[in-house]
Amino acid sequence: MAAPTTASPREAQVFHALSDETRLAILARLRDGERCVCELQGLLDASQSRLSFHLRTLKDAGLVRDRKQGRWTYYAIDAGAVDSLVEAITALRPWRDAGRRGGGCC
Amino acid sequence: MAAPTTASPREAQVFHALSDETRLAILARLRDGERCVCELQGLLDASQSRLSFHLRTLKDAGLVRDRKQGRWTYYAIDAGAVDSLVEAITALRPWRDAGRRGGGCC
DNA sequence: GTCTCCTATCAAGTTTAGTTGATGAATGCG
DNA sequence: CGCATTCATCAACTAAACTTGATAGGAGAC
Repeated sequence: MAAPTTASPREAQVFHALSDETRLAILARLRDGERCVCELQGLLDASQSRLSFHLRTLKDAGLVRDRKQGRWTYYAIDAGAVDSLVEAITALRPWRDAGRRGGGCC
Repeated sequence: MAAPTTASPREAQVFHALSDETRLAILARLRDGERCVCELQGLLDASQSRLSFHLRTLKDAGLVRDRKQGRWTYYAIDAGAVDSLVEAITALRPWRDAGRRGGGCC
């Protein structure tokens, strides 16, 4: 059978969501609690439209949740998503005995 | 003091390197030991040029190392890079008491 | 009702990333 | 030496991502 050669598009999507500085900055801000878009707009130096775009990217990747209250939308990090991300990465760590395998090259 | 509002371009680069299915597949193959390009070419279904491009991306991000021997180049995962990546992600996990902060919104 | 505030979405443009096929450099073999 | 193998790099193309400015919708204030 095939080894755990996991290369799910889903996983790639999550990493993609993390591959942008603006989004990393957003997550850093959300780390100590949920924020509405207008708050983030003040904290980071980003236009409303741009912020909305990045928040959606994060949300589509499952990294943040949103909660609408009145005219505001509060965003927060999904801790569970972060945890499963840690798992996904640990799965990348090479095996202890992973040196050169048997048989020569090509 | 400023909270750990880390949003380094370097971090984004590493995540970007992980944001592609082909590269995730490469890493999965490298998990049980180093491989030369021609081996990977057989394992994955990718042209030499394409593979070379992705390997360089991974290498630039520091996720893999290469070792030249004879006419072959062997690539291997850098376990240290994976470890510091896990750290970076754990740093994203929200604080335990991170709910709604004081003061209202905007 | 009208008005304002907050946010999402859209269309247009720019930038960045990935693919392909070709070329070139380095290695080793006969 | 000439030749084949392995890999990196380049130029040209396609596709995806990001930014901007404008528009629209929903919620509350008046």
